Amino acid sequence: MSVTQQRKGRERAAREELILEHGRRLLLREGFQNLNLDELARSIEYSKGTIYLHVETKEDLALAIATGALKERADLFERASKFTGLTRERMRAVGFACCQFAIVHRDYFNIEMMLRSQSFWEKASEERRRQHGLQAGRLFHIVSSIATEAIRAGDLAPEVRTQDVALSLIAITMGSHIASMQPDIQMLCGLTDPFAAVAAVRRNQDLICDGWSWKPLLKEFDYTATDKRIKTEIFPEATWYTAS
Amino acid sequence: MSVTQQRKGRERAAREELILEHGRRLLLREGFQNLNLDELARSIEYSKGTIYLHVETKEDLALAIATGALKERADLFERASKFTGLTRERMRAVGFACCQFAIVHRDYFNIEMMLRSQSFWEKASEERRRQHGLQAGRLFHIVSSIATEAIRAGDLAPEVRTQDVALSLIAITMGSHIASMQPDIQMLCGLTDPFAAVAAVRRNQDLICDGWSWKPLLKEFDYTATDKRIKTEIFPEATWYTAS
DNA sequence: ACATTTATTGACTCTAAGTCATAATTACGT
DNA sequence: ACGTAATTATGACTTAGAGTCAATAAATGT
Repeated sequence: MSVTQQRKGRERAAREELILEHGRRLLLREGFQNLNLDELARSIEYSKGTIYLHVETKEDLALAIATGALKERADLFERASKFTGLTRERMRAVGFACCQFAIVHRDYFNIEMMLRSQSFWEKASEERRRQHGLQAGRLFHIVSSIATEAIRAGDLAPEVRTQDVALSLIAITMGSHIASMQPDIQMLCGLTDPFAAVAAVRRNQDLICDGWSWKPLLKEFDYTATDKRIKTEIFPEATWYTAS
Repeated sequence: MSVTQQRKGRERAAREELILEHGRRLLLREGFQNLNLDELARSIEYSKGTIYLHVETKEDLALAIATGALKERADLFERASKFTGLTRERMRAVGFACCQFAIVHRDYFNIEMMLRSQSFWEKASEERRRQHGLQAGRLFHIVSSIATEAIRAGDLAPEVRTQDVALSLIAITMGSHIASMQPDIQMLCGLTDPFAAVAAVRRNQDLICDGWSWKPLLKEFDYTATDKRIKTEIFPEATWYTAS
């Protein structure tokens, strides 16, 4: 490949980054439905045609942005999974990371929700779908490999299937976030602020772990010190974090 | 009110029913994005203008359809909650009802997902939002009142807050359904058919109940007989049900 | 300097939601 | 039965915005 081609490749990548960056801002502000590609074109100071040199459809663009967010989350999970301690403490650190992500990037959940409609995926490109699957797989792997170690350490029963553990934890986290975002349910449960919602998510994660008899159970161990360590060791930069 | 006005009211209601019925069919087949009101108008043999005499926006129409589905579900929950037995058996019957609904109305979950985007609700009418909240409240109430009875019966610890129990169960059910519908996760977890997915949902519900120490725990009691009774007593018409 | 290839553009097409002036129908008093 | 007023139904029209592509501009190579 010539020097010229290399430079062009860099320029292309830089512009794709520009599109995704501005796209993310607009997508978060307006939601998928109200995201306007004419406005995005104006924002990046290129024409709409140029955007379509980088994405096949509006859905394709949105999926690329969502995958970026997912990658950021998976990176945070990876950091959290390196926490030193009992297996359940490490799992707790990952759960913590998930909630941190939800607090810092509050609006990203609207983006996640957009991915749940079938027609969305049909209109995104094969390659972008693959990229998303890759990041989702990373996330799944982090959770299930902690479960594997838990079995090895004797903290989880050996007959437990790690993919079932991962599924249950992913489900409770996703479900809790979605449920505690619905105004109806917020009212019925008395979830007055985002921190109450996050507390509910973490409580539900504990329920699932206790359900699997993941040792030590919540009532057998004081996780207060763990939580403090997680905060200082995994999220030292977290001046934005206020509630327990 | 005159006799004429009464008749007109009936006619209006009948046509609204017609619109919702055909709308549901199209919405299930095409998804929200691809639901075309010109096509719907053709299908009901009225003009598009007439549709707009009944709904404010396309979102409003879709919400009305979704609320209809939610009501059907709440009705099924109500029936299940009348199951006679221990409190956890009754809760199990409700969980069962939820999974039955998911199997029979497999596509309804796509409709549910459509409700998770913020911009959707903004475009639906106040009244339709209220109606949906009403049905959601019914559902929540059924679950939390079984929890209340469980506390009274000593099956749940008295310090447990029933709304937290309801939230956790709603979250795990919703989350499990969503997670087990995502192709990536299906592959990672080896969920090959819809029955495997439903089995995962029910297993996760058990985990949450065990997490709350809802007596009798899964390992302390044989729920096989309960499941058989639920099938025959609550779903006698269920010839469509094949897996355990 | 010129030819050729590559990149960029924005006016245009097309689809579909939502509107509203007009037409058709119905209600009702005489 | 008739005429008039009120109600109801219509579909051509407006508008918004995604996606296209022929024309234009810029870059590259000789």
